[in-house]
Amino acid sequence: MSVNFGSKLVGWYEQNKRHLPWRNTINPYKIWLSEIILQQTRIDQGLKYYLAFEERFPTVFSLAEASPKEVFKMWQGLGYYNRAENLMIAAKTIVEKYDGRFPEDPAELMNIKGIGSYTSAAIASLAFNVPIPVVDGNVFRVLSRIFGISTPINTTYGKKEFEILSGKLMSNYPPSVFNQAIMEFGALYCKPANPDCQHCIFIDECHAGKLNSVGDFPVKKPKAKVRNRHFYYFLIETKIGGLSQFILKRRQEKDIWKNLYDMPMSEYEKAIDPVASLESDNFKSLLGGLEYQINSINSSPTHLLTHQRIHAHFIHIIVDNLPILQTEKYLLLVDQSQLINYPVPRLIERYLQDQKLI
DNA sequence: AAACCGGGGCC
DNA sequence: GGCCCAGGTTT
Repeated sequence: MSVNFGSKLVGWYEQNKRHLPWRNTINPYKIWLSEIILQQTRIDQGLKYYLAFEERFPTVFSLAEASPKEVFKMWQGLGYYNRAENLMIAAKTIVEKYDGRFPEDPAELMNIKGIGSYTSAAIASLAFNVPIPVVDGNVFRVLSRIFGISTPINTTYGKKEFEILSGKLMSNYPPSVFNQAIMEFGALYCKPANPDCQHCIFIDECHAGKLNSVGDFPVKKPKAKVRNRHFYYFLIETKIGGLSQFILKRRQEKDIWKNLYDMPMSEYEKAIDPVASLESDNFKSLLGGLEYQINSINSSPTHLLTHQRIHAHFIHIIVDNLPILQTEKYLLLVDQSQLINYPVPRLIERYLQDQKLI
């Protein structure tokens, strides 16, 4: 089978390939441009964008000098807009660092913004005939079905396995032709849903086709879609006369709710007894050895975000003496009457409302 | 609502 | 060098 695969595939491709503008060239600029535009984009949608860019910016030099405003305008509707930003950065890199010539080495190409493992292999093989397999979603699908490979494709070892297999299959064929052929076959014939297996050139060999199990390939490891996080918040209250003040914290890290305010807390991977969170370094460094009383402990309903489930607990602590706030930790002491003025996540807002604090 | 799918970025 | 995430659009 391995012996036959390439010749059947390439033969099919020569007969059935679509004639697309970036197929009539070995100009690395145009190949790169088409690959960036077509990432996460269907050909019928991306084609008109490609043609517009090719006409307006026929060389990498012209693109390197383009105004961002114009590029973004031309990109409008394509989505994934940082591709457009990376496109401009990369064009400048090619001009300034590589004198306007794309490197042929895939590893070198990877240093360029927006070019990862797939795109580097595509440029190297399609423009320079470097014998390196491209592995995109089409390749995973075609090879997993035909060879009955159940290794999950969204794992490092899975990617490697498909890369090695495709590399073996492509030897003896021009890298540019073989790589385009396998992707084109996946796009036109071995489609994600309802492929026409009865009329497939590989019907006699295809593992999944024979078992009528194309829907089972490629295999993906179900990745934990939503992450569970357990937050133990310390609501520190101090009373001076009749006036209550609370410690808030501006969220600084690259995380959810960036630049909103919440309270000091400790996070755990698993649920714990809320009282045990008072043993955390975060809590100890906050209150030092100060005396405190626990006023209340509450748990909020699970708070749902797109990729996270927040299980929040609130420990309301009252201290007589003010702790010394470490300003570098973005802590601040806020009068109760001012709490309402701080932007907080909905989770925090609900809690403060439940506690009649705002 | 979930699938798609390459790159980025964090460890 | 490995793992997970976010990005918009389509199904």
